[in-house]
Amino acid sequence: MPAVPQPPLNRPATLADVGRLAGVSTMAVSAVLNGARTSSRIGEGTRERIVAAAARLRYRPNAAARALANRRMKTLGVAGIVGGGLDYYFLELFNGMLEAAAEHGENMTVFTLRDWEKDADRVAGFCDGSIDGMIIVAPQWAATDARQLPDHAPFVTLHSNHLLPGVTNIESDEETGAYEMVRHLVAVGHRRILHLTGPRGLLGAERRVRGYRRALTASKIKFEPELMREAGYTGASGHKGFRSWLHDHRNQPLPSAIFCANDALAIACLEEIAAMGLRVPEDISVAGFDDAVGARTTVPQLTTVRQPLRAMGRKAVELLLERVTGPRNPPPENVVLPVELVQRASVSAPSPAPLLVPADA
Amino acid sequence: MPAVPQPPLNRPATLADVGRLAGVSTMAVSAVLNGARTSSRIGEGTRERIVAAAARLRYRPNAAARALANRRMKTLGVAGIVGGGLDYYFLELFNGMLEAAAEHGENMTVFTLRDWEKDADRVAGFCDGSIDGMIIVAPQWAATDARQLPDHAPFVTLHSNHLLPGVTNIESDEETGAYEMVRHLVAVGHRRILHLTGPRGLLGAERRVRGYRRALTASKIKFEPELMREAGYTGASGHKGFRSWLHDHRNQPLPSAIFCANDALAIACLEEIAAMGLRVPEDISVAGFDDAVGARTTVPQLTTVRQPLRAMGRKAVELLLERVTGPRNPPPENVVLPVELVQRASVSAPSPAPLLVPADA
DNA sequence: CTGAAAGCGCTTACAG
DNA sequence: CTGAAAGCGCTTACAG
Repeated sequence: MPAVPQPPLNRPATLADVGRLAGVSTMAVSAVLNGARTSSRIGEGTRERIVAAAARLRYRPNAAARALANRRMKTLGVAGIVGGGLDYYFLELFNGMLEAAAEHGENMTVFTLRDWEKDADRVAGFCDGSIDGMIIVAPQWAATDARQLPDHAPFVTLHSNHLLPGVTNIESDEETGAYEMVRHLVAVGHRRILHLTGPRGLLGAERRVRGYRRALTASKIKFEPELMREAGYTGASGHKGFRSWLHDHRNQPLPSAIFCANDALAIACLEEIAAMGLRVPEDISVAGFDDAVGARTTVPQLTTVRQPLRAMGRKAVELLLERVTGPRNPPPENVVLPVELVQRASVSAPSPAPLLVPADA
Repeated sequence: MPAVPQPPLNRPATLADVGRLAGVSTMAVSAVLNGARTSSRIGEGTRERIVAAAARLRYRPNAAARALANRRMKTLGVAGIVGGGLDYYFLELFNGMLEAAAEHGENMTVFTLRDWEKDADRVAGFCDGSIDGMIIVAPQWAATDARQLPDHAPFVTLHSNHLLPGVTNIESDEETGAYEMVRHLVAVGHRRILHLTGPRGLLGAERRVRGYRRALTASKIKFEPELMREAGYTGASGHKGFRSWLHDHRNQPLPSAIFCANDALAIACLEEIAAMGLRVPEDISVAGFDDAVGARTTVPQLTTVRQPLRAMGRKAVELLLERVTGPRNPPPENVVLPVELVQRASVSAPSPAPLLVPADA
């Protein structure tokens, strides 16, 4: 083994460094270490010298230089609204994205926005070559927010509140989920079912409302506007919505079950009901939606509708990657994943003795 | 307004494109749009023409090219073990990191590892120019896992299980948290306190054990090895650990309180106790650790020790950024953030009548 | 089969 | 105050 002096590099080794040490051209090193295509042209002995030199110098290809030459950063972006931080919903989507991205050797970077209206134009700015494509998680954007979308970077949307022509969107069958949950509540004996809705007007919230109403109709239960109350998607909105409903219905019959538009609302109901001194599910049943991580760490655990968030995240990455690596304009696909009823402990048959809302609610 | 034909670009506009449209050199455009330092040299009229041309072409600086020239990607990485996905703990840390990163105009990319032992060497590989520095979240790495750390990229560790010489680590004062929790339990009247521990050997778990023991000593309560049982950090380990303890102590006195090494264990205890037909806190008090999101959605809500995870995430980004932008080798800081006792409903004075473990446990 | 050259889009010295 | 040149580290044509 020749005693080649190892250059005392105070910076990451480059292809040129490796070439110098191995006594070959930069190009040959590139072919062996990074290029799958042309690597066959290099002789076996040369190849070994190159590999050894690279190992010796701990050579790592520089991602920025590669990206500049290849127009490919091997990184995908995901953008979404975070009010006060990523929540369970985003976490599960993101877990799916990370899994799929790792399988394809892609990194994921996260872009958070405070508000679509104010920040929508920043999304295009994120596509500055540091990512190859973007997943836009947009259950709550307004029609106008989609104006300034990335020009030259592929993107897909997830749970988009407005379907964009020519853009692939990944969603789940929320209406069927709501329908089946309410049918389930009816099947175990409930007829007086309060629906705490998400933000009215948002596609997802409306789909849950439609599922609720369709299930009532199918069960021959008259829809009572009094048994529907708008909340939102946050725990705080759940506390507020449920409390205001109670306040408006003092001394009137309690619902025997509550169908909440998501798990955060259901958790809020759990807390409110406990504060009233009532038991779930003995006195009142509570159902959620999403099967977010929190649904299993409540006591009692939540009966809910499982959205396949991980699978949706995975799918978003896979479809985005097709757009990044594949032909110019693959036809947009609209992917709808199925949901699933998850029965846990927060729903049971209704209490035989109907309860009243306390007078001081 | 001169009718300059807008070049129909099928790619993102470059500095050269903008320069051509504005009739100035690439360098002048760079100075005006990107360079804060030299931008003062450009005349006002020229500047306006350049800005107008850039807006017209929707110019966005290319991040890869910039990174190559600047050696600065404006992106930070975070690596951690995820068994089956990111959890609450990571989510809260990450929320803090995202906040701080956004304030500094940095992006964050996430690298997930399955196992330190197998994947530790990949960490160095992530530092390939696509990030400027790395936060390593390593509450469970072994001493040997730190061998192959990034050579040429700055990094900090968070909750590191092994303090590395010369490396900044961010942690929280877990021992004091455990101490104060146990002192609190004693203060409300408990003397027979079971400690369900985390994975023995891990720094964080040991610190909680030390806090527990120090609090007993300070309270003049004899430490009973029988009142300490190893569980782990997962809910499943909590069920198993608590059940096995009960089984080993049939017909013997129940502890009047349980101090759990984290909230997941405490939730498991809540469920086991409910299954035994006992009440929390009337029959037995339960305390957690972390104040993860699940701590507030149990019935009763958990008394726990709040770790400032968001603040720790923020701090990690800030210290890392000092290393990225600042002088070569700033002195390593070991940052210990304070924890906080959070009193909720799962702890009360002990029941006057001592209870026994059921004979069939 | 191999090597020298040009280029990816930017920035930082260096001349005029 | 301004512009032409060189370079960041890689890859992809193009000559030999």
